[in-house]
Amino acid sequence: MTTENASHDFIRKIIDDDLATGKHTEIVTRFPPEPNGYLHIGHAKSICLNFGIAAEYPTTRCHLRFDDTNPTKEEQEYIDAIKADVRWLGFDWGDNLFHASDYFEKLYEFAEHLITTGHAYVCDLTGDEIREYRGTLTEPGRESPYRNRSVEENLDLFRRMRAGDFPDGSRVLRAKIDMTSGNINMRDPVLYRILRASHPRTGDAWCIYPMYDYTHPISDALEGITHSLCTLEFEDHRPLYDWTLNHLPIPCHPRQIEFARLNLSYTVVSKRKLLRLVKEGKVSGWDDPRMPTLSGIRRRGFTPAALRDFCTRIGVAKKDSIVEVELLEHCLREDLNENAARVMGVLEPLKLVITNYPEDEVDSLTAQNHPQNPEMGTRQVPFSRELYIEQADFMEDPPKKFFRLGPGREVRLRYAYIIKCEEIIKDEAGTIIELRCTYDPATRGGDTPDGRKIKGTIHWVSAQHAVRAEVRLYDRLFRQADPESEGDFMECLNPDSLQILDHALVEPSMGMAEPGRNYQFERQGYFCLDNKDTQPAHPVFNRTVTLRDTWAKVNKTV
RNA sequence: UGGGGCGUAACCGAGUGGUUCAGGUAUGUGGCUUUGACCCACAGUACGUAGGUUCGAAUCCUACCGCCCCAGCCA
Repeated sequence: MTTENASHDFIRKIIDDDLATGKHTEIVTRFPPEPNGYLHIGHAKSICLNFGIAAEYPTTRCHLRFDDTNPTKEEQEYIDAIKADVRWLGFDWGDNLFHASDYFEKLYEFAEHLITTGHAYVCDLTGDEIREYRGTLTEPGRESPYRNRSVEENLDLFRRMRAGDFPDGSRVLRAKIDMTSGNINMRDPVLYRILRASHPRTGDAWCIYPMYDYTHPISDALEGITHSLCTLEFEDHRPLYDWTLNHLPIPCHPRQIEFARLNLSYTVVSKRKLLRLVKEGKVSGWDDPRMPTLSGIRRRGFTPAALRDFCTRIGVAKKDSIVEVELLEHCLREDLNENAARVMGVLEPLKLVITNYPEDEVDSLTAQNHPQNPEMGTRQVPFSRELYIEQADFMEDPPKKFFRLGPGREVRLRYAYIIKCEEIIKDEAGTIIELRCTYDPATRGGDTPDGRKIKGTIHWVSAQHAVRAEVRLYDRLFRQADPESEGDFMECLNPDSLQILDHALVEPSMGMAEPGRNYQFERQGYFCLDNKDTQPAHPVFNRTVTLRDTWAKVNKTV
C-alpha cells in the first residue's frame, strides 16, 4: 500500500503520471532473470521494485520471466533456485510465469519480417571480422560486404540457418541500422547466432538462438509490459529496444526505464565474482552464509521482511552508489529485535562454581522469551551449583568501566541471582579455568530486595543441563568497503570471515530449536540453526548478526 | 577526439524558483535498563566548481571539473 506522504521514486512518479494522463489504466512490470546463476541481494532490489509496484497499484501485475536465450550458460537448476528465492522474498507471480523461450517461434517470424522489410540481413563475417568492421568508440564502423544481399537470399539463408545447414558461428542475422552511429549498439547488432546447444526447455528444437537485445523488447511487448525496468548499463541499449519494436508489427511498446544497480559495502555483487569465490573454494558454495546470494543470506538467518525493508529504504535512483552494509544490518536487527525469542547461550565457556549452593539442588527459574513483548511468554531455565559463563564476562584485572565479573565483584546472573567472585582457579599454565563464587539467596530471579544497584548482568547456562553446540560466527567477507575497486577483489578477502566455536553451550530449551527460526542469544546476537550441517546430536548455529555492542567500541578506543 | 548517464552531509535519499534543504543509516553526547541490547532525547558537517538570469536558485542558463557505462555471435 502506498503511504500518502511517502516520497515516490522517479519510476513510480512516471507510473503515477501515466495513470493520471490515461496513457495506461493498468501497469505491468516484470522481473527477467537469466537462469545462469543464483540470485543475489542486487536482484532483491529489482524484485522488490518490480513486484513492489505490482503490489501498490490496484490493477497491476508483475511477471516472472526467464531470459533463457543462451543455452550454453543456463540450467534448470538455476530456474528452480530463482523461483524459490523470489517466493522466499515474499512475492507471487501467480499465473504470470514466462520464458523468453516460449516466444522462440514468434521471434523467428518477426525476424523474417525484418528481413522481408529490408531491416535485417544474414552476415557471413567471422566474429573477428565483425568486431573489426564495428569500429571503435571514436571511429565509425564499416558496412559488412553482406549488408546488401537481396531479401530472397537473406530469407533463404536465414531459413537454412534455422534448418541447420551451416556450422556454428558461420553466419549471423544482423539488424541493418547504422554502422556510423556513435552508439555502438546501433552498428548493425547481431540478432541471431547459430548455436548447437541443448536448451533446458526447448531441447534440440533450435540451432539458432536470438540475442538479448532482440528478444527482450519483443518479450516485453508480447506480455503487455508497460514499464520495463532495468539497470543503468542498458541505457545505451534503449535506442535498439525502441528500434526493434518500431520496425515490427507489434502494437504494444513498453517504456524502458533504467535505475542504478545496488552495490553494498564490504561485499561483491556480481555473478561472475561470486562464481569465482565458489569455484576457488573461498566459500563453501553459493549458499555459504557469507555470500550475498539470497540462498546464502537465507541460510545465514536473514529474514525476507528485513530485506524488503532494506530495499525500500535504499530507494531507487540513477546515481551510482554504494550502500553501507550497516543499513542492511540495521534493518535486520530491527526485525529480529522485534520477533526473535530470547535464549541464553555461552559461546566460549568458563566454569563457575557457586560454593554456597547445595551440591544436588536444581532450581527452575522463569525467564522471559521477550522482555518487551510479554505475549511471547516465559520458559523455565534450570539452575544448579555448577554453571558456565562467557569467558569475556570475567576479567582478573578489570578496568573501571568494566562492569561484569572480577575478583571480589558482584554481578547479576540473568533471571537468577546476584553472585560475587571469591576465588580464581588457574591451571599450571596460568590460564583461568574456574571461578568460585557465592550467591545471595535473597536475590532469586535477579531482584535486589535491598535496592542495591547491580550494574552488570551476564548470561549463563547450568553445566549439567546445557546443550553442546557448534556455533559459526561470520564477519564481512572483505576487509575493504569497496573490494571491487581495489585491484583484484580476491586479495582483500577477510581471513577471519568465519570463526567456528566447537564448544558452545546453549540452554536446554535450544535442544528443540526449530529450523528456520531466529533466536537471540542474549547479549550476543541473533542466531539460527544451520539447515545444512545440523545433525540430530550436533546442532550448528549460524550467527546472523551481532547485537550492537557499545562496550566493544569503548573498549577498543581505550 | 565518439555515444549515453550521473554529481545534495560519512553513506543512501527527498526536494523541480520563495522562511534557517525531508527522512533513514552511521557517528558523538546524555537518559533509561535484570541484554553495555532495545527505547528516548540532543548534536553536527551538504546542494561538484565558476559565472550569469532573478527581489529571490539545489532548482533556470553558460562554461568547466569529476565519476560511471558502451567496441560479446553474454545478459
